[in-house]
Formats: sequence, structure tokens, C-alpha cells
Amino acid sequence: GDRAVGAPAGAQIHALLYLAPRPLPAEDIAETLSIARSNVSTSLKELQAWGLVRVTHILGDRRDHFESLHDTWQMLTTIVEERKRREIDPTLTMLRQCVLDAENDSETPQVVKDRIANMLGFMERLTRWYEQVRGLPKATLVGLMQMGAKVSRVLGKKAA
Amino acid sequence: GDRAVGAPAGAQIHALLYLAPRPLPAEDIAETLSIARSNVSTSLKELQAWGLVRVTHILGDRRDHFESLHDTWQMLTTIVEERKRREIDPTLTMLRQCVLDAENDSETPQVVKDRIANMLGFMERLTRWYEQVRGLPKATLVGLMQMGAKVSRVLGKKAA
DNA sequence: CAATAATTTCAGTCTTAACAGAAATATCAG
DNA sequence: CTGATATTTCTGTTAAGACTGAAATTATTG
Repeated sequence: GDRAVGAPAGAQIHALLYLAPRPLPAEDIAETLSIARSNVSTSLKELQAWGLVRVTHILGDRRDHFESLHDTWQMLTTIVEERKRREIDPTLTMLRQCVLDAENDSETPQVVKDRIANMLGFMERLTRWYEQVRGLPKATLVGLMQMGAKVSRVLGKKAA
Repeated sequence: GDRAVGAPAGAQIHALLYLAPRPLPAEDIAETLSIARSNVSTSLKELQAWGLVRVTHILGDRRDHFESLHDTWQMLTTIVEERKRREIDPTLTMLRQCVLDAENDSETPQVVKDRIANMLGFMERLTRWYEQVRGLPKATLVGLMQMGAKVSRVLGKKAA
């Protein structure tokens, strides 16, 4: 896509659809928010690419109607997943290439090589953890989160 | 501050300081990255406001020298904390006001009130969880993360 | 207290991305 | 197939914010 979902129009549309009691046609969105019909079209396409909005059809009306996810948990996981895919994964690819390039370059001091490798390792560990956790059913995750909180209460403020 | 840390210059400078074996003076940064000295100054101020970079002094040199955090874990927590403070907290404040406004407005349909309240509740739950977890020592968190992964392996791919 | 070096602030320029409106395309009813 | 309606694509405009260079400020040293 060529438009960020966080862009003014995208965010407004997403909010409107989240609040709307029923799916809305593009025309109504443009009118309600006073933004150009074409702008609505582009932003809706982007929101769909993110998986935050989908098309439905109302019987007797051939226009597309749009509705947002209404499950907040699912919205969160969707957004996190997309950002990982669009931001983290490319960064990992780039860092791996950096490590290779640095190895084949005798000019690069060892400290620098170490620092790049260190950053890569850290992001890979985090990513692996995320990928294991994301597969769990919502109920399990909520349980784990509550557990985390309890552990926090038990351990209190030891160490820093 | 008046400059995003994700801005081209800010990101470049942060990366350079992360890799640098020793603290660098602003002049060297500007020269190395070919960006204006003034731009470096502004970006450094911003990076310091985020807590990602700090000033040190080299003996016999009265210029300021700058160095990045080198602990990746601490960098992550710093960034998360700052983004919470700058993005999440204001959003929560805004949502709470929305809930109040909606209650005092008989025009607002109940569904809309419910949806706003629902979003607010979700973000508040997440924030409370984060605030409890962030206080734990790094070692405990790493332990919990490994546990999360193990639970994941044990429970396997039940349900969705 | 001058003189110099370092840093910051400011005003204008430049870049980028969001946007509006028009034109083009696709979809559907008759 | 034709006309009408819905939707997308395209192009030029606008607005936001990042950047530069110069001027102002602050700090330092002799």
C-alpha cells in the first residue's frame, strides 16, 4: 500500500468504523468525515491490507460497505503482527546481511562486528519468543498475563 | 522535543553511536554522516530526551562527547517506556474524556458509548499489566519469557 | 575582561507524503 | 449493448516537518 494506517484519514476512518453500529458505504464515510471520496478509497484499501477492516454487502444495495474489527484483542494482535512483518522482519534481514558484509571486510573492527551481531541476536531472541507466544489461544495468554502480574506482586521490589 | 528520534538523522546518529567504540563529539558525527552540525545538535538533544544517548567528557577535550546505551535490553525498555508516556498515556486521557462527554450527551447511542468504554477498558487492562511487569528485574522477565515459551510447547497447537 | 571555541536557536528552504479533484475503469441493470 | 452508478487510478497541490546555514548565545581560556 502507499498510505500509512496511522495517517490522519486512515485513523479517522478506522475510528468511525469501530464506533459505527453497522457497516458504512464509502460515500457516507467521506461525507461524515469531510474528506475526499478518493482519499477514503485509498485509506480503506490500506486498512483492508492491514486486516483491520473488511467489506460486506447489504442486500438490495450494490455498494461496498465497510466494517472494522470490533474485538479489541484481535485488533491488537493484528496490528502487532503487521508491524512485525513490515518493520521487524526487514530489519532482521538487513542486519543478517550486515553481519555477512562485516565478516568479509577486514577493515571493520572487531568491536563493531560484535555490536552488530549482538543487536541481531537480541532481536532474533525476542522474535522467536513472540512467535511462540502468538500461537497461544487468547485465554492462555490472558492467564499468563495474570500470572506475570502475580509473580510481580510476590517478588515485590527486589533488585533492579 | 521538536524532532522525532525515528527521523533519518536521529536514527543514523543513534546507530553510529551504538556502533562506535568510544564517545564521539558532535563535530565528528556531522562529518561522518554528512549532515549539518545544527541538525546533529537538535537530534542529539532529542536522543537524550528519550534517554537513549548521554553526554560524557574526555579529559583534555572540552567538547561534549556522546555515547549510546549499549545494553540492548535496556534500550528496548527505554523506548517502550517513552512511547507509552508519549502515545499511550495521552490516548487514555483522551478516551476517559470521551467517556465522560458521551455520558452527558443524550444524542450518543448506547452502542457507541459501549464501544468507547470497551476500548478504554482494554487499554487500561493492558497498561496495568505492563506497569506491573516493567518493575520486575531483567532476570525474572527473561525467566518468565522462557516459561511462556515452554508453556507454548506443552500446550501445543490446541484451539485458536 | 577580551578572545576564541562550542553549542544552540532561528528563519528560510527542501523533501516527503497526504490529499483533492478529474479522468479512467469497472460493475451492474435494463 | 447502453446508460448509469460505484470505485479506483492518476496528477498536481498542499501541508508537515526535517534540514541547512547564519546569527546568537553560552562557555572557556588566557
